[in-house]
Amino acid sequence: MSTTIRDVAKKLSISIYTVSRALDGYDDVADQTRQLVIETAKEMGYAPNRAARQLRRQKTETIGFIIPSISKRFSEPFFTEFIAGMGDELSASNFDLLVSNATSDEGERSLYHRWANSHKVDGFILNRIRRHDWRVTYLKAHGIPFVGLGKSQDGIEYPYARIDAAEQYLRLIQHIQSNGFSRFAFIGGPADLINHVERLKWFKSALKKCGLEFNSDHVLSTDMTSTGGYEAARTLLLSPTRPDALLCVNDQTAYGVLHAAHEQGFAVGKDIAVSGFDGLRDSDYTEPAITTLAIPVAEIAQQLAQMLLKITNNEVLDMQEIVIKPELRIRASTGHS
Amino acid sequence: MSTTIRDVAKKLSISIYTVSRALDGYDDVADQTRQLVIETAKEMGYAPNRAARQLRRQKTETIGFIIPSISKRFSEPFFTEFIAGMGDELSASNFDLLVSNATSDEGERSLYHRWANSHKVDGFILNRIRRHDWRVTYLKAHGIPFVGLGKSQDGIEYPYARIDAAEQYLRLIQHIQSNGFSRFAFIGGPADLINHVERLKWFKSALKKCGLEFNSDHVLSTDMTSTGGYEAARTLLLSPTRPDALLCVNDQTAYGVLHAAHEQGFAVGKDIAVSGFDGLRDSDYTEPAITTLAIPVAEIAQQLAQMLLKITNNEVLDMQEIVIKPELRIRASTGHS
DNA sequence: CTGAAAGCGCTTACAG
DNA sequence: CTGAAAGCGCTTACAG
Repeated sequence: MSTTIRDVAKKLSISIYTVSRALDGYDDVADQTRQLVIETAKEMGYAPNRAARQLRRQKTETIGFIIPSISKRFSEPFFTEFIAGMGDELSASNFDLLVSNATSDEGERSLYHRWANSHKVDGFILNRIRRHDWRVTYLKAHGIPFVGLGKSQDGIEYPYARIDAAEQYLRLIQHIQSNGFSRFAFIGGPADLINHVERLKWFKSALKKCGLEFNSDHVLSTDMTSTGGYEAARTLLLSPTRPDALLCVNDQTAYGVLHAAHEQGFAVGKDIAVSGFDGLRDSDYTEPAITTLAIPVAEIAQQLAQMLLKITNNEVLDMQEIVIKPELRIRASTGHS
Repeated sequence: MSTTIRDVAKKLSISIYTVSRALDGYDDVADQTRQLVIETAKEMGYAPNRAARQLRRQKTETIGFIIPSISKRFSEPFFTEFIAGMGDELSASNFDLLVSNATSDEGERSLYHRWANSHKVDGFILNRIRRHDWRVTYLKAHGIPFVGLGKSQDGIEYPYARIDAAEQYLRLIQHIQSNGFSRFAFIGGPADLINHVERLKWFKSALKKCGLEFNSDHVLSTDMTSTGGYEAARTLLLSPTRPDALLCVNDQTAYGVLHAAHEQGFAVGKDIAVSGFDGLRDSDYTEPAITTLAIPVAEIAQQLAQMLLKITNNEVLDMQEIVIKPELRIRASTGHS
């Protein structure tokens, strides 16, 4: 079938050992031999069979990423950007990225099991971490390397990146307040999601510092899609205690909120304020443009991949924690001052 | 380290052959033995080592997908949906999806080479097919299975899905014309992209049928991102022969067009008409909502995966071609009739 | 219905 | 600096 190391060795009348060592760049092969091997291998189109190498080395050089199963038919730009970031970093080290998407909680579990048990991957990158996250417990218990975007509250140590937006929430809310809005609502994600929990906490604490009232009826959970945001906003905008500032857990949700606002005849930026989180490219292009707390999604994914590569390579991590501070991007959706 | 087939065999005092055959569901193992094996394997957390199986079977049960390198920092929801569709279908057959993203043309080539030569994947799914596409030529020449969303014009046969929107373009343009717009522009993608070529062709032919003028100055190329659409629309809207109907090659581009229109003070749906293509979830939520030609992205990806699975399985394909007719979704961006 | 053995294509201690 | 050989964990013809 295709070229093997044996073919290359035969052609040069040397042992397969020498071919293997030469290609892997060890210095126990004569320079001249190495040159010859490298050229011949290239000529013959030889590339080491990955399955054989994996089996022998007991390493797959592959990282797994499973898109969480929060919503069925999603199309979140966040994930494309995240995948691209991981891919960039991994490719550079000749690692590959195995991707799948969970269609149910059950299916998600079985995917992690399958990939871990059958040595399909050397490690996992997690996101959408939950407060109590079985993935964290499971992977830790089985000694499978992983990193996460967010830290679960299971008391388990692992390397992660986290977003610290405490200060930015304060600035955001001060800004919105200064534009005359005062009845704040939080349109969040699933209640056990770390992103939800933390952002809500910062939201509350910022309200307090600004002397604003916190109304727990004005905290809603969504599936973090634009449809979720749309429905939540409808509920809020039709309620008797209608809020006039809607802070969303992500940009996607905010898109839906804008739509609901237009439908109900509210002028966004004037009658009500709306903000998002993530700083996706398209949030520039909505009408009006959305004020958001922007994070460099692809770069975060890159850094997580880098951490995981070091771990699977048994290198010492200089940092177990990466902290990202979002950038507050003020745009028209929160008023004109 | 982890459980192997040998451990299971030893525990039951049977040969590894029997374990292997029992787990693979062959009927040459006694029912009682099979039951016992299956239970024990589950108990012990045994899963066949993928590398060993791959090496032996000379099959990887993995499919490759490389996100094309058209634009650098993209975040196209299209791809998340496409990946999810492939993932669904592949997981169901216990296949996995290897994903990477090309950062340059060079890098893209080397990724295809690497995965193909080193037997990382059994086949590829291509999208964003170009008129003359080296991927098609390369994979065909090397006998590597693949399917594509779109058919290249290299005269090479391969199984593909294609979109036929001839009729829908006519209906779209008739609809826009009936709302009083007459100066049509086409905001496309890269000139050699099949999506661009075909949609432009349908656009032209529909204009002709409607007795409308085609102005080649009103055909622009973009990178198919919202930024690309924004820039193209600025150019068009500031030109002396300003068009009043902007048809976009995809929804993402149309987002940018909406933004440019608002910026220039044009009322979309009244002063100018705008339409997209794909029917992404968010196109419902723009202001105004975008008229679009909707295709079931995830389902198409599923079908492509299904075709490829059959090929790698040496089954006969009943269809070499899948034809998708988009659905015209008329919304406010093209007027109010 | 079950077993002992070969072999997939590599990598890597062990000799020389 | 180079070679012959073992072995990673499976699958599968070949015997019985």
